[in-house]
Amino acid sequence: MSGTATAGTTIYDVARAAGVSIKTVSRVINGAKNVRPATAESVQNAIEALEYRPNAAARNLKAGLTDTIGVVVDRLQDPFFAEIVSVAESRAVAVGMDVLVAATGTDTHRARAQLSRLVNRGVAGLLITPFGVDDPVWQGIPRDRPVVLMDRRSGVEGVDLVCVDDEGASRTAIEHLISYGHQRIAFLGEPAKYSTVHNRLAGYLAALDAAGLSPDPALISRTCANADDALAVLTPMLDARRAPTAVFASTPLIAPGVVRLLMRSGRRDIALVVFGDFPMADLTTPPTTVIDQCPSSLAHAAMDRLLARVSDNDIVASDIVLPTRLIPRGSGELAPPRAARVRGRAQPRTGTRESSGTK
Amino acid sequence: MSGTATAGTTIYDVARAAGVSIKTVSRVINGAKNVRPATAESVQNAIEALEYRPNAAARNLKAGLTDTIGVVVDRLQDPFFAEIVSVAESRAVAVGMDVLVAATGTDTHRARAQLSRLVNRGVAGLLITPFGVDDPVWQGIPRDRPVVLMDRRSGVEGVDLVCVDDEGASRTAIEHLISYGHQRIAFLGEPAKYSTVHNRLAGYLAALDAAGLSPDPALISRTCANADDALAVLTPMLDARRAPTAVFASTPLIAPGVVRLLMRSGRRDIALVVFGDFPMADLTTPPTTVIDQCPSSLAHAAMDRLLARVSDNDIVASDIVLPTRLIPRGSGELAPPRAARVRGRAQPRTGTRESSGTK
DNA sequence: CTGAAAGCGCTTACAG
DNA sequence: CTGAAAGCGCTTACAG
Repeated sequence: MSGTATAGTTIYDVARAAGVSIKTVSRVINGAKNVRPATAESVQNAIEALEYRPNAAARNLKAGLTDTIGVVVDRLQDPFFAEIVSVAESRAVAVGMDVLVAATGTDTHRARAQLSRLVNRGVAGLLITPFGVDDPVWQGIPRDRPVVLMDRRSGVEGVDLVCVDDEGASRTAIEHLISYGHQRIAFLGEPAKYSTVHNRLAGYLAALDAAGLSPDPALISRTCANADDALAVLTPMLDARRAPTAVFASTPLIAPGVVRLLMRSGRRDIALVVFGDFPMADLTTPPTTVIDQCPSSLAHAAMDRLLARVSDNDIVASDIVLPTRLIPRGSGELAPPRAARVRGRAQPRTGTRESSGTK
Repeated sequence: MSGTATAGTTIYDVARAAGVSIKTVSRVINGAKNVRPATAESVQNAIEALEYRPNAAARNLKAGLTDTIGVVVDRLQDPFFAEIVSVAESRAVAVGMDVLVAATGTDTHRARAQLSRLVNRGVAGLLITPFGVDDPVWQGIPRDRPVVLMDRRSGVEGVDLVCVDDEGASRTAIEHLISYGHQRIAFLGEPAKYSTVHNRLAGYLAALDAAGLSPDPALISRTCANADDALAVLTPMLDARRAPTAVFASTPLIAPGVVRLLMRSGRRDIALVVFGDFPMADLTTPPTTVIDQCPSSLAHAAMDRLLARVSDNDIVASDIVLPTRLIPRGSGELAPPRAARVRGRAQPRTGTRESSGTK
């Protein structure tokens, strides 16, 4: 009647218009091979003339699954997750599927409820960014349909995981700082809730160790859940006698806190590398050096896998590890003041990569 | 069996377990009044014992609608829209509904396809941020179910609209700049595709007019669709003989381009006000003054309306206009250099609000 | 307050 | 290559 897609048209209307049975219409809709071309064409014409769109619910009722995938993330406002949802949506729409979003707020109960709601809705597949190390909720991940986990390890076995090499990338970042002469590097991370932070700390320690530097517990914080926490933790750290000359923010969530502190206190001499690119990172003073984990690539890889499984779920589960890249923008390439270098406990090895940039 | 929500349990299983008919179970699920408390309780127990979750598809098939709302936005990565989707999700989940997301990319064809897909999926309501002035696609907005439009006017009548006073807020921003002595203020906006930009320009012109200043076409650009465009447009503008002393970026999308240019060129003397807050706006040098349009409040107001309509769609459609606020952070409070002030064609009126801040 | 019947719009075996 | 029947799991009138 209006421009709205015709609502009341059913498969019966099409069958009548085309002079065939509803089964034949069904075959045409589903692209069955065994339909006479002429028949298929007249059915197709009827479908278009009547603007027929198969009822998703009825379809679902028989199949048990909808042409819908569920995407479960921490927070939809977080640029990292927003990018993932965006890619999931465009990829899904491209193959005629819809995306149902669910935010957990990293709350176990909410995650459980969201998961069961999505399953109940008959999603054909799930893209999940789990939180928590061995959080029991992920043991409840449905096994009867395609699932792809992203970004973080959850302790669940036998399910695809698409992620980056957190340890290796962090190690690279720290080696980068060391190559510029830094020996006192602060590590700021979130609470132990995430495997990623654990691995990033491991990379940090490995880089120090490889350079013959011993870690200073006073420079390591794993209590920064957000920007404010980072600001609170870093403030006394910078005022301490053995202050860091560089900061490694192991997640972009806390980056604003660090940048804010450095800007406000006028400490433009503190080097900074952030794990994860963030909007406006190039507009800070100096521009912020980051490890780009390429959320878009992660999401595409995850959707490749998920859509492949929607077609055929008999694939062996595997871990897909994607590369990251260090983007030097300035803040991570600041050399420490001479005094700090002299005070250092050990000399960093020479010849580290990126060392050509060392003063 | 596992932690997964029980999949195969139907209303029949519950009815058998509780020793009642499926109709009674249905009544309990739907909270019908006329069920004997004792019966209701035993049914409830059976539901819990069996972890029964009604099949959404079957329910939908009868009702014609699912407990799902569709959210249609330009881009899911845009912080403004991400916030809207996030609020929609949390509000929906709170009342047991799900959210289906759809990005249009401000493409008419895609928008049409998305709309019809959502309708076909049986969404119980739609939250839409339309684009384009009088784009025909919005005439196709379904009228048979609740719809709430957000942020931009689409030329569609008889549908709720939740937005801010773009003209008034822009006028305030320009008056703010004028109160600091600015007379040459650049206006950067997107192409005519959006009612919001049109209204923001109107506010800009109104403020100039009220101050007895005549607009300079050379300072007005409506071709900035993104940050790069803004950079390209503003660069020659700043080099021109009659360069602006202040810039009004009428959308946060182009803000990074402006900030980037001002930072790179070292023009920290150019005042800047952006319509719409953006991440890290407080970390630029100087911190960026913005008009906060409070996307979260907008989304909540829209969801209030949409959920009210899902309960009862017999409400008269209306426009809901929410307040904005100017957040002075520094960049908008820079006074123009004396030379520029002297060159000005007219003196701004004195006594404008905020004028106490004028040097 | 409770139940037996019909049917929502499809698809899945089963026949022809 | 095509069709008549059954049924997916619910809810909506209609009886009692």
